[in-house]
Amino acid sequence: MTAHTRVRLSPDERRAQLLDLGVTLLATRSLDEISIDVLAEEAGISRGLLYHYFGNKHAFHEAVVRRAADDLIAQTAPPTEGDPLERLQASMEAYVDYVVTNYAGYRSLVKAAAGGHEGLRAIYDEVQGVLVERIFAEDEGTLTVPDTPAVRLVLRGWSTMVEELVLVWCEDASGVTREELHRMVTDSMPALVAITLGAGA
Amino acid sequence: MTAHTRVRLSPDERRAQLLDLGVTLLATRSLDEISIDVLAEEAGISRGLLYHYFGNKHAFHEAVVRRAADDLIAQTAPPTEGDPLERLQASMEAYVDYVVTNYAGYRSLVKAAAGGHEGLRAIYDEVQGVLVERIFAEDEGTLTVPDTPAVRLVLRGWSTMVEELVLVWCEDASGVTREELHRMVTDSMPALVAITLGAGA
DNA sequence: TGCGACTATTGAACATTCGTCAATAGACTG
DNA sequence: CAGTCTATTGACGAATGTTCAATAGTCGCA
Repeated sequence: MTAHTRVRLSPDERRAQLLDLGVTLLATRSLDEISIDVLAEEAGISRGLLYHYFGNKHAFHEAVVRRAADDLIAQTAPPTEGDPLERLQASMEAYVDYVVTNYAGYRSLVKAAAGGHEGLRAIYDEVQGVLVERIFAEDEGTLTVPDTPAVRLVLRGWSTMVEELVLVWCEDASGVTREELHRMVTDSMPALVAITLGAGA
Repeated sequence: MTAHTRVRLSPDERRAQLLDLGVTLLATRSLDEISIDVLAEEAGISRGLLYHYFGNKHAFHEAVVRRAADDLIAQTAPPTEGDPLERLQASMEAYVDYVVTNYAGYRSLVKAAAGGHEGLRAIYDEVQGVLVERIFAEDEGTLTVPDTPAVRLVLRGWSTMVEELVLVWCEDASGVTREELHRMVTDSMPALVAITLGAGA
């Protein structure tokens, strides 16, 4: 169908093109549905070229997920001004907004991380770690979140819960307003920390 | 290596053997590492026989996960006696015990459900639904858990959080005792419901 | 303008795994 | 022991991941 005049790009350009395409496709198909054939066809290149740039399918998938994860972290960065509680709320709001607007892609990302091998899981854990770390960074005595093993554990659980809540809400809000969701998500954090500290006493 | 004298079993026996083997292998490898070849070799049968019984790889995987899910539901059934709160606690304790003793297999199950196609996800949702439904069933006014969309949403989130907490704790308890974990898991439920009801007012 | 070097890119060949189907062989009946 | 039923096999084809020697754009230079 399409003309096959060979197009030659610089390595950086080609790499960027393939990565962008990968992230784009992630919003339509799941990660393991992005076969080498599909991607090569979509990009208008041969399969061999993809191997030249990324080595193998798994490494390519990792690169795509890494890029998507970086986008998420950048776009949900909390503001540098305001008191800790406000910054937390702003950060959570940014997170909800991100998931709502990038729903399909984010769903694929989570799915890929949960179902994939070590490397993908590591990237996901890294994202979750950054999100949780912000809690401690933003807390300057106001929220009084001590850094104990139990607190770290419960914050990880909270993080996973937030993700699930937002994703399920996106699929089917069914009578729950965005404000309710938002309060649910933010208020639960200090509550869970309080429970954890109470249990540890 | 092994002798190849063809062994003929009744369909029920063969089916049970293959399903049992699938669940057993699930504790060692992830679901998509259980290829038809691996399973056929391990079971001492030909690939064709597996297709005869289950149609295709995906259907077989679904059958294995379904079986593992049924095991989980059966083994974490709450006691029929005692007051609601006690039954909830007993049920949660049974859940933690189950995950601790069947850690590898449970991890594979969750991974498979999260990363897999519609059918696998449906089975997982079914399990989560049963667990949440127990909350309502066990609540006879004592816990005062009203059945609203927001509460159902938060309970789903709570369920996911519990799963994450237990799994992470299994990997690395790191200073968190089993009692702390247990209290964290049970106390969080009413707390989250209270927050949700407060937010909904 | 033409030659040569560099390297981005290709396409054919191979390996592995999923899936199909006609042929085979174990068990039971009379 | 012959015949029937059906559990089981093994060879074949299709799809997908992976490798690598050959091809062809592009740039520098006489």
